[in-house]
Amino acid sequence: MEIENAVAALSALAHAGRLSVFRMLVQASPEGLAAGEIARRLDVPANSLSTNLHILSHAQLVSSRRDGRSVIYSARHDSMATLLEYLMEDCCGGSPEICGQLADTVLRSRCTEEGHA
Amino acid sequence: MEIENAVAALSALAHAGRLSVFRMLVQASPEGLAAGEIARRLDVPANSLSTNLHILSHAQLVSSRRDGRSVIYSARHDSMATLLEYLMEDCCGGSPEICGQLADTVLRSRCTEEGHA
DNA sequence: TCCATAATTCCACTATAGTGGAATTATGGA
DNA sequence: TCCATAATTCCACTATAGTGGAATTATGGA
Repeated sequence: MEIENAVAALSALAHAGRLSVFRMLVQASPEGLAAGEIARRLDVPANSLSTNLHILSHAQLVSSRRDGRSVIYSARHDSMATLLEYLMEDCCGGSPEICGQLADTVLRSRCTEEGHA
Repeated sequence: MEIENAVAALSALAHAGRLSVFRMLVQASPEGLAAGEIARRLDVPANSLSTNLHILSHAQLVSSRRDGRSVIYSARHDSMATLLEYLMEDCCGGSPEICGQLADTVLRSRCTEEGHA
């Protein structure tokens, strides 16, 4: 991942409105939500939301597909993973015991009900 | 974690210069680096770097301690973990198989040399 | 074709963030 | 005390991001 992509993704998330949208889409994975439904739930004007969804799309954090008159947005887990990997890069080279712990804290706690292959 | 804290952390990282500093500190964990050493390695003016370190500190992404005439900065893994957890929150409630996969992709690849307890 | 709903784009305005030179503060050594 | 090094704060200036009303575009149904 190039630094520009990482900055674009982080900038996209560095905004209370967009972060709320993204988290809502993470929680609505993998079905996604229509733009109108998001606007209704967060009580924001449609045009502002649209701008913010565009920013999230451009940063590749969400994808969209049209379904009739609605446009359905979903979180892109692949890009999320790439971003997190970039933030942690070479963390473990120096001290695996520290970053392994971080890994556990962050993701095991919520993701291992039936997680690893 | 409150959304304001998450936005502060993400905003702090959403800047090429600060992101470079943060990643350098992640890689220099847990010893950390002196401000002057960071400025030298990244070839940035001391005052700009100082401002950026202040922003990262304020967002609790780095901590500092004085050592003689130098100030040593280190990455704060605890805050990092909290932020990542916030981003992924309730991801797994809906679809553990998807988010477990994400967890694997992101962190196992680099962190399991001797990782989990 | 005509209307209603859904979403996006355009635009002007306001607010916030970034930049680096110069001055200041903190510390250690002679 | 005096000097050198390290880091931070101050400041004025420039650049970028956020906002929402109004207009526009896309789609489906009658």
